[in-house]
Amino acid sequence: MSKSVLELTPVEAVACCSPVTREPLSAEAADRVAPLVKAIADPVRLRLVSLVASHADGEACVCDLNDAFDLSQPTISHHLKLLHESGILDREKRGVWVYYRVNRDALRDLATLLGGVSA
Amino acid sequence: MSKSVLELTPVEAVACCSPVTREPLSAEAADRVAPLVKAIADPVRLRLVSLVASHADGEACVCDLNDAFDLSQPTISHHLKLLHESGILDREKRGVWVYYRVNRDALRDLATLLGGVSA
DNA sequence: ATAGGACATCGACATCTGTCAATATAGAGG
DNA sequence: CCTCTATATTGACAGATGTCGATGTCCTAT
Repeated sequence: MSKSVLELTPVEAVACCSPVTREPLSAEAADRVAPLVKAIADPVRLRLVSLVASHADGEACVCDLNDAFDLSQPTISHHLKLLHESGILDREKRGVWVYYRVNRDALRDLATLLGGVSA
Repeated sequence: MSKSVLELTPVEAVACCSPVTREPLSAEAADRVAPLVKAIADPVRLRLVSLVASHADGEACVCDLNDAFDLSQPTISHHLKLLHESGILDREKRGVWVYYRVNRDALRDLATLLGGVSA
């Protein structure tokens, strides 16, 4: 059974849309997509995504990420939570550590939405 | 002579970067790029870009855009200003009217930054 | 069982952002 | 010059956001 629109993660919401340049985005679609764009519209979160993506094995634990910033651990945790909830980062707990990896499909869909050549 | 980094528009700032998934984004690069992403990280602005892009002749005057929203004229003007300052929308005044059109290169560069296959 | 480390959550706070009403500016037509 | 219309700017305000210190939770090792 398919989820209702309200249950969609931001990532699922964007996967269905043709590029913004192709046809007018409805108010509803815009409301669903905007949170995903907001999720990466922050310098710390852009760097987090970038760090995770380019880390060995495509994943990084929070301990690695904390060290890369001059910010408190709760602040990094907060940004990671946002990225995870929006569907951009996947989470996996192994032992005491938590590993994040990027959801490449999410980024690709987002790129398609913005500058995309195909629907 | 080339502009200093501080004079770059957000669009110029993003044009030089490889995809976020390729290598860690520096703090400085993230600070330069984030404003551009923020510029479209709003449902109203996403719809504005979409409306302008898919309008006849690829341009739309403010009067057309105001009518498409249930928002005050100053609010739309504010969002258009943000999009223009970030380099996503180009402005042209003709007579009493002001026409906006999307900077396709800006969107393409942004898409490349996020999900990009090439640098 | 107890201690310690890794990460998340909470509560507070300052700043940023989206919105509006009021007002300003600028061009066109009388 | 005066008025009307289109758009921008200003000032104010509520709500969202980024940050921190303090605390909670969960796992591991001793």
